[in-house]
Amino acid sequence: MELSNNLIERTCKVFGYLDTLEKKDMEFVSSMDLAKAIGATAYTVRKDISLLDITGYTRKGYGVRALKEELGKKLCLNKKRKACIVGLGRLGTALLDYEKFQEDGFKIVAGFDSSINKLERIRTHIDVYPVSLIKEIIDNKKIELGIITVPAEYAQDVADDLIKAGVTGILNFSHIKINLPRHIINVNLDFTNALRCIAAQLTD
Amino acid sequence: MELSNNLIERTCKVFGYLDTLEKKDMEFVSSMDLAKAIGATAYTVRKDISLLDITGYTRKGYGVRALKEELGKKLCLNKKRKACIVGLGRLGTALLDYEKFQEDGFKIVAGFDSSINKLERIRTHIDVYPVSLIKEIIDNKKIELGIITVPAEYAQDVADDLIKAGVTGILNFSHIKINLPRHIINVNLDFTNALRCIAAQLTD
DNA sequence: CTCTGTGAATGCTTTCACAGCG
DNA sequence: CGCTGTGAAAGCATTCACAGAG
Repeated sequence: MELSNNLIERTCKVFGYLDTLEKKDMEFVSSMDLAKAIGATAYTVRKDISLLDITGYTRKGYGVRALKEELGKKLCLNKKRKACIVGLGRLGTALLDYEKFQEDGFKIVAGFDSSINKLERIRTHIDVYPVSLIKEIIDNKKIELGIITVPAEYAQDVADDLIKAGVTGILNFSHIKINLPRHIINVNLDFTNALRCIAAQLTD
Repeated sequence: MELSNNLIERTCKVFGYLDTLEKKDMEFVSSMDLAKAIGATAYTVRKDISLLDITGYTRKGYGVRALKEELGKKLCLNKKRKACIVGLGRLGTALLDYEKFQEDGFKIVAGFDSSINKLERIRTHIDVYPVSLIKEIIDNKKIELGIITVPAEYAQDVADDLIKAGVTGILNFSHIKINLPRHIINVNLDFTNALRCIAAQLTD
């Protein structure tokens, strides 16, 4: 089945929320509560779940643990994924130690930068390498995801290198759109554009 | 007129791309080029622009400078906006000095954190304050935008404080959805969810 | 002839209304 | 009853096809 981006984003959020409910030992949750937690309507949440062929929760709401399990299966979120970060400026190093990734099934297993100086100065428990070793390390460690935090002018080259090395998903923090082969999954997070979107909606 | 989120996001990206073209002294750009740069179709770009009542570029493409000017006017992106950052952990401090914000019409004019220790250790040219001063500083400096980079459990409280202080737009980096009055504009950037969205689309 | 501008058509998504289950 | 599950309806967004402008 072909799932829309919106549906994927919403259900991934639901998955994340279920995770926090699970940690609080909540047993059941209604479509209404889920909707509020992710900023959607209850209709949409139910429809999304139904489109993923997940059913059987009549009467008392969704079972937190069970729904999380099923969503995880459908969305392939149960598998732990290894990721690397290219570009160890302030943002890159901040992400290196971002604990939330680890908690949520993503493990940052390498950082890369072109500056040997930077590599030597960085204090982190994650292994860092010069970019020249990208292919080797990604191969060895079987890294599936690449996070790009280099300046925009290098983003395309880094993406090409990552793909050559075998990465299949890319999270791009630079503001330029990267050209990629069709089979590579790609999400862009552009801080400045996020601020622009806010500014564009301010009334004054 | 009521503009959809998608339209706003796309046209904001167009605006950003026009800015880079302008810096390269490009004079004209076609809807096709804009489309490629932002990952959309030429139809959509033309329709978006048309929906903003911007016309008059028949024949040789859009004039870079002129279109940027008009888009900026329609999207209120010509005005410089002041922003502050609450939560000066690694992400917050990385954003404090993120030059791209300044280039693009956003000026970070204050940082806040609850830890006096952290405030003393931070090396930046931007003024930093304890969170107890949020209202005072936001009032004084007439700050319109708040960027939230505190741990999720404090995000709602911080948002409430920002709104009480008069901020009208919020960029939230925590993974929880914040409850806000209707008139507050709000965008969420959740890194983990972005990775989830990628993982959910990987075939294996 | 090229590239925008835009009504009309298509195709998606979301919403609705209500059946069904326990 | 309460809350899910889901076909059908409504509402939007995107695509198309082509008119229009220089």
